[in-house]
Amino acid sequence: MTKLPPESSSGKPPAQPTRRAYHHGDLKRALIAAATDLLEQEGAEALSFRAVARAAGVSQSAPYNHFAGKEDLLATIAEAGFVALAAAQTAAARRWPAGEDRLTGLGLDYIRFAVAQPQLYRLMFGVGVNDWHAYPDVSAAKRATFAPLHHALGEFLGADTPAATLEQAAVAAWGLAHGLAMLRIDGSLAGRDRVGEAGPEEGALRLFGRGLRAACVAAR
Amino acid sequence: MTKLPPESSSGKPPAQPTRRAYHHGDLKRALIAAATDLLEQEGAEALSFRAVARAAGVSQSAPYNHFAGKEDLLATIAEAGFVALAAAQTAAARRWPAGEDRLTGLGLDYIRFAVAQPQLYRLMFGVGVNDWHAYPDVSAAKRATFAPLHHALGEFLGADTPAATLEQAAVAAWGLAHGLAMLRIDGSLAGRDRVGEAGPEEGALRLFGRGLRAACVAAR
DNA sequence: TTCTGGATATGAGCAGTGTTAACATTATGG
DNA sequence: CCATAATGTTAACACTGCTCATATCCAGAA
Repeated sequence: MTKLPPESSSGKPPAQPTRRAYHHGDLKRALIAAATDLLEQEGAEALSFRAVARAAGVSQSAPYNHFAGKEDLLATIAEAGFVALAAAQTAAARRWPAGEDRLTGLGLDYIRFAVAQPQLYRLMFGVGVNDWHAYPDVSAAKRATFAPLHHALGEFLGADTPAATLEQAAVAAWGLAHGLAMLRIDGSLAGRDRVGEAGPEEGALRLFGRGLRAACVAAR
Repeated sequence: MTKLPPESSSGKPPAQPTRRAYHHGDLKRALIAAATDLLEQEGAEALSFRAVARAAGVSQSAPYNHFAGKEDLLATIAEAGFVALAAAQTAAARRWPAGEDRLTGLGLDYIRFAVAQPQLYRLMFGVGVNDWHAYPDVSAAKRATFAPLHHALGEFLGADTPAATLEQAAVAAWGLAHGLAMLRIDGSLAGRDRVGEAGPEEGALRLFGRGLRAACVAAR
């Protein structure tokens, strides 16, 4: 496995791309990429720090110059996952018309993200790292992920919805999407394999959305 | 750490409780107990098979006479966790009056179970074991856990609710409870520390329940 | 009773892991 | 130009999951 010439877009350019460099040039990025690949193949528990170094074509202790340890690497990947999920949610919110469709679309897209990269999603929600409090950046990225949902929900329920009610509704919606994704990932949902238009998820999401609005309207 | 005399209630009684036996007498049970204790202290990732043997006062390879490996032990503990959760749900259903209160109570009690033993709950839902399909007993125990919820939901929505709708509602309720529990466990919920009457969970659950019934009534 | 087979426990040992320390090489700024 | 920081390498430590040969105990058959 030959070393790839560094291709950093924002890092320092290497001196001699043709010569086999003692210094990798963009190791951190390469390690994250290798680890992300290995993660989806083997899962977070089986992912070995040494294997990541091996895959990046570097000695087993080189990664310690860029990460405090294995957990730090996993946390970095999880954070990137949340950033990607946030981008996907923002895009989904733009793709669907406001209202029930947007809410349902956000939920389905959320689940699709989890299904497309189940190991990453599992990592993002606890597997491999015991205490996320040690990584406040990850927690922040996690919270930012759900801004689109919160916004869409506010639109859906109407501007005159009390803030407390909106907050509860957002928590419920988030919890529902997350719960459905988890159940889908570990095979607890007996429905169709693909998260399609007719799967149990959409039914649950639509039911939830309609019911939520009805309850909010009734509460006024 | 001296060896405890075996206290099996259903296993074979030991010959001489006073003498230090070469054979433990009830090792499997002791290993499960030790592992369950260690699990809550260190988490599933940090739990070592050897440490479990050490805690049980036995050599490091003795556990292999009772479990195929570390995953097998973890799966056994997870299965016991689902059985305990199922019992708690059944008890909760009996404790609350039928209707919205019972539904909300089931959800809150579900979350309380997770909060009381977060590491066990994390283990039950994927941490430490990559592929639950290898342990069909665990999957069966998991499904059985949600029978009380399904039943209470059927009562709550009325007997004339279509089966498909009920199924979707159950999936949604399950997903919601699970999602809320996960969010609570990893500190994503900013509300009060204890899962009390005024936490965001109860609001979300009540909103969900009321909305669900409204949506089902409207669908008729 | 003695014998014998199966269940259970022990110890040594292997390959692999996360992590650290001492050392080598390269890049960079004064 | 050169000290120094950044980044890489090798070696080693303690630990892990797991396997194997061996030792011990229990229980039923001769």
